[in-house]
Amino acid sequence: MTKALTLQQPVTLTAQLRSHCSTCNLRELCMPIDLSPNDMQRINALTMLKRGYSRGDYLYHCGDPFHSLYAIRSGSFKTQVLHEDGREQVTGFQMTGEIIGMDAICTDVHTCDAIAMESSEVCALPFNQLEAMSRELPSLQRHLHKIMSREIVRDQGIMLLLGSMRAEERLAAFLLNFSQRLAARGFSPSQFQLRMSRQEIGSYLGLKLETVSRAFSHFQNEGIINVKVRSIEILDLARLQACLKCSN
Amino acid sequence: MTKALTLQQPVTLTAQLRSHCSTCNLRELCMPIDLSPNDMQRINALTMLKRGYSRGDYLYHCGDPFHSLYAIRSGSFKTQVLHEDGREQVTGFQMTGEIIGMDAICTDVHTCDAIAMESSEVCALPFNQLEAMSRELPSLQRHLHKIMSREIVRDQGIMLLLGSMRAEERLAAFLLNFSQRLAARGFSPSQFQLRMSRQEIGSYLGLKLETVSRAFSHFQNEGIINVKVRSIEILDLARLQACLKCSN
DNA sequence: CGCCGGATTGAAGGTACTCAATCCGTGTGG
DNA sequence: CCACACGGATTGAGTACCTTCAATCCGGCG
Repeated sequence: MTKALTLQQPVTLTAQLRSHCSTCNLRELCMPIDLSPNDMQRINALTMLKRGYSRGDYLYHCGDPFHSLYAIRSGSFKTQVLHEDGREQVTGFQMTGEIIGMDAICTDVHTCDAIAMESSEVCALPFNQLEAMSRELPSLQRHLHKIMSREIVRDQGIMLLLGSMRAEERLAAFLLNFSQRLAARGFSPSQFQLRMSRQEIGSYLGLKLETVSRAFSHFQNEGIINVKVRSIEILDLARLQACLKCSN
Repeated sequence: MTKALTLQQPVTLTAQLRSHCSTCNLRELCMPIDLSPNDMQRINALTMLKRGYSRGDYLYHCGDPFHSLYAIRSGSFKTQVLHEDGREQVTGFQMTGEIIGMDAICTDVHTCDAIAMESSEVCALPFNQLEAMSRELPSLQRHLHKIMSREIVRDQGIMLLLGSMRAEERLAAFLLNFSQRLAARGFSPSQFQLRMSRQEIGSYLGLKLETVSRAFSHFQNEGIINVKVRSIEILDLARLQACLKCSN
């Protein structure tokens, strides 16, 4: 029963890419649905491609009015919430094919910042139209609900991580999750480049950047991974997974 | 801009109770929607009242198949996720009028446990029927989306809490949130009974029970609150709020 | 070359945890 | 009715882990 470790979310929903989705890489939205090419065309028709985000650019700010969800077509983003005194909490790193902006449905205002981690493109999905279409297409409706639910489950996994794991467990969970998501996209699960700084990882994991760095170094000394700044190689997957299973 | 402090979620959605909702106290689901009495009747018709949950009873277990969302009609519940090694993380305390079970939409299997904190009743809302009806009633559809989005925002607030606050800030946030939700239901925001143990509060806040107890004692010594085990009186709201604003 | 930002590493300190003793309210049984 | 046991809460002392502060390293770029 590995379900408890929800940080390593199942990747079934993003397992393959539908070739229908030509205009926009709507992995997460379209892929596991059984839609006719015609319906698929209609969904594509309502998306608006937006290019030219580079590292540090905001997709939306906390407080911006809500119009659209965004499907990440290429690149990656982080989302963060800010505390009054300036403390920030990174709430997620989103990569190609994932959908962000669902926090805003509740109040019609975005409740977090979304910031590009690298050169990125997104497809805007006007939410009113998405709702209208999902009234006609039950499988789209169900799928939209699943995406939102998955976000809830993902957040619960992070709560478990932040609430009850020690530093090295948190980093192990982070690396394993990252690795799995890359694998689901056809990239190497054992060798990859991190797009985020130690500070950003720390903010996500509820740790200071020095602690993150030390945990990386420790894993390297143990021969579990190979770290050269932001390029990571997983040498011993089993032992990395073992970091999670037991309290140490 | 108090939005950053999402733990104190806006209570607009649960601000008043619709008297239409007779069969079941569907505060959260029905209340802010503009539905005809006839439509309201239809929603009521698909709910199934379930009585007789007492403290410790499971509403659902992690792994149970998903059929329904549950609207809490009376009483309160906690939701928790379990780690393989037995560690648990309480992910939320839900009170009357709130809706739980949305974690399960994603995989058609519940991903957490829901356990009664006291004698409680719920209304089961078969999800298939809820979806079907929301295809016909756009305002119900929109509202369902808002409820799910609100859950996401709430979880982000908890992530901020777990990732970047110290013990006393966490407890202050917890008390203020609890107080607000009681106020929204017409109860005293300054004097109330906690339904959960120190251990459960600790699990929710990512702290050990002794730390929770010490934080309570400290607030009491400071004259901010009055604590007698599980009965709480907030004496100085401003200073309790101030615990959150500054890092101390 | 030298600067810059990010990353690493070390040492000292603090916060929350662990372990343990005690308290207190409730319920049970003599 | 009191004695006792029980579970939850409080409090204390010592410890572990993470943070803080600071120095150094490293790679990229002007």
